[in-house]
Amino acid sequence: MDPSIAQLSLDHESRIEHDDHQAIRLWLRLLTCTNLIERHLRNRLRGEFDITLPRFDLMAQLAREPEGLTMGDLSQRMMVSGGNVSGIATQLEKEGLISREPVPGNRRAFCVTLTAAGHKRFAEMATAHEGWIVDCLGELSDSEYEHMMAMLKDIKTGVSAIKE
Amino acid sequence: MDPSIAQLSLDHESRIEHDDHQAIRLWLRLLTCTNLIERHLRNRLRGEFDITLPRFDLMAQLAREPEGLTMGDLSQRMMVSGGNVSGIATQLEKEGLISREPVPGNRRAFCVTLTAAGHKRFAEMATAHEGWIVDCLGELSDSEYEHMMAMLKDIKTGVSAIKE
DNA sequence: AAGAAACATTTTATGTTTAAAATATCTCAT
DNA sequence: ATGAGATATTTTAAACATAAAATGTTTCTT
Repeated sequence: MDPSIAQLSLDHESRIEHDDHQAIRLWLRLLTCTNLIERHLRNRLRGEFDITLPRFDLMAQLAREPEGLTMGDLSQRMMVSGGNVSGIATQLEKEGLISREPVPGNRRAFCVTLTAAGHKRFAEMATAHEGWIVDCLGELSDSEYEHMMAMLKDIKTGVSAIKE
Repeated sequence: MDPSIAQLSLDHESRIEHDDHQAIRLWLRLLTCTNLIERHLRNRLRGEFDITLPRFDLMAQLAREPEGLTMGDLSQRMMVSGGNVSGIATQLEKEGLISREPVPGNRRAFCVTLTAAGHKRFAEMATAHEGWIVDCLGELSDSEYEHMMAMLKDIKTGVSAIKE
């Protein structure tokens, strides 16, 4: 008889326990990696461009949308609260990097766009930023990259389904 | 002649560009996944136990060390600033979940431990917390888990080397 | 011993983040 | 038209995070 079958069925109870610890170890490592990279990018942005990561992220969203975005759009795309976007936008507006203008047909909404100065500054930062990410993650082989992307996609889909 | 060779060498310049975008896509997906899971855990901790993630993390560190830890130890293990630990510990002490007692041989340091109430509360939370993580990450196969752990370890090592 | 340097922690100042309340505007059924 | 409810944004209050300064303690060197 195949011993692996017996082993599998006998392991049934303890296996759950084992998998639990696996998932937790993976989560902790995932968290450590992400935090490490995020901190690295944050420090470099502050050191070389005197800007915070949230402000950079807001500008990155605008750079992709020349027509501009409303505050609500920004909140949704950045996955942060509206009040948060409001504060960050106030800072960037004060520095002359973005502008908030009323939307013709809708007096509730503001259309936020990069100013000329904002575009120029963002272009410089984006180049450096891409380089830093490649420094952190560029060593993976193509197949590792593909595999990682696929697994993360599954995880993302699964977690989104839980929250409902 | 093998066309793939010609293609490979011709691609040399554009390949760097291509890899850059690969690394960035991977980074964005990694970040999205981690944020999604972290937010999920944060919401559940608040909803079911009325506690924040940082406070839970501090208690988790203490739960592993019955002898207790100094504020400096906590700061190092949680990878956050000392001032931050100080604030969180003040909250938890006010709630009676931890205690800060002087260290016999060293009047600079405090020994932080879970109180009896802290132990009890943490045990309840930890069980639920583990279940939530398994819900998020438990669907991966053993080989996917192994592969992911290995890749993340490489990334972690690489990023640490950059920062120096 | 005395002073310098290192250490452990707290305090202060500033900024980020969220949830919830407040304000203002828009839409739509009646 | 008008009032109810939805929408877009800002403000407020509380928690969290960092860096830097301040405080008190220990250790080392001489």
